[in-house]
Amino acid sequence: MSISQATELLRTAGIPVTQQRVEIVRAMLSFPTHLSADQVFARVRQSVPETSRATVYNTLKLFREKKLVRELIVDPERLVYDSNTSPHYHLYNAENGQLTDVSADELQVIGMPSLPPGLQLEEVDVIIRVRTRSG
Amino acid sequence: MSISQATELLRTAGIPVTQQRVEIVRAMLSFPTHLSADQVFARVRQSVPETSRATVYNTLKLFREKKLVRELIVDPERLVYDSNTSPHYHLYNAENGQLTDVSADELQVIGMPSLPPGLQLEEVDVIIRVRTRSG
DNA sequence: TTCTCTGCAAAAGCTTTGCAACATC
DNA sequence: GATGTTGCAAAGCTTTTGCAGAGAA
Repeated sequence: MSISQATELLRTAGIPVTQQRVEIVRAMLSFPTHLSADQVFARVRQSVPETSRATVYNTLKLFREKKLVRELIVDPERLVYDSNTSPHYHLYNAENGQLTDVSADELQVIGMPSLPPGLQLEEVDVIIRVRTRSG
Repeated sequence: MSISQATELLRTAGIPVTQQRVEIVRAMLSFPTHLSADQVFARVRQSVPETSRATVYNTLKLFREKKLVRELIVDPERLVYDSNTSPHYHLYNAENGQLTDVSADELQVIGMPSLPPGLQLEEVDVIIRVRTRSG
């Protein structure tokens, strides 16, 4: 993604543009990806070496609030950021950390319980955990 | 759960019996519960104050391997241990940490993708994330 | 000037590890 | 005595926070 495209995307989202944010957008949103905060940090460092880890972490939280990315909780070790914010599910291989999207057309959750009064649905996560076949 | 019941349970699972393990079984498996490692630690401390945090953490990992408990990854802050190891799903309120079981009879996942060759299904997690109604 | 953003370093929180002491068989 | 278990403290990791300086409006 070009710098001007990333800049435009930030403006549309109502986020003040800075060089770091542009680079974080480019790292996260150029292609569909699943990246940890530290992976984003490493990528951004390649273009802007004087970027701090704290800025990357804070910016990803900001992007999440603005719905530019989604946080995935699939691994106890680290949070993963997903560039795809539309409803979909995941297939996860803990052995190699590989995360694959499963579209919401393909897979459906039926029989959703009615929520107790006062509660509001936020989202439904489905994680299909797999491992390399042993036997 | 009585000490002798917990002891029997450990024997059946093929786990050498120790006082700490008996107390961890009693804390985790007397009733259906969802507890963090530290919550288990706090409970065990009440009966056996000279128990160390490391022992609780290690023992819970051991119990997971032996399928006495299940690890739930619902919150990036901490791991939660579930006393219910049979297939079921969860409703989670991040605001207060409350976790509720949803039975597999009630809720079903349909359209499971066929796994790439060499991969084996381990489990399917469904987490219904809710929050207190704002509007 | 005023407000926001950034970098650095330190802190925080959960979990694991190293090691010596202790139990158990 | 060999093996496995425990406690303690320290280390490890990811993530957050405090604060001063830099930048933008």
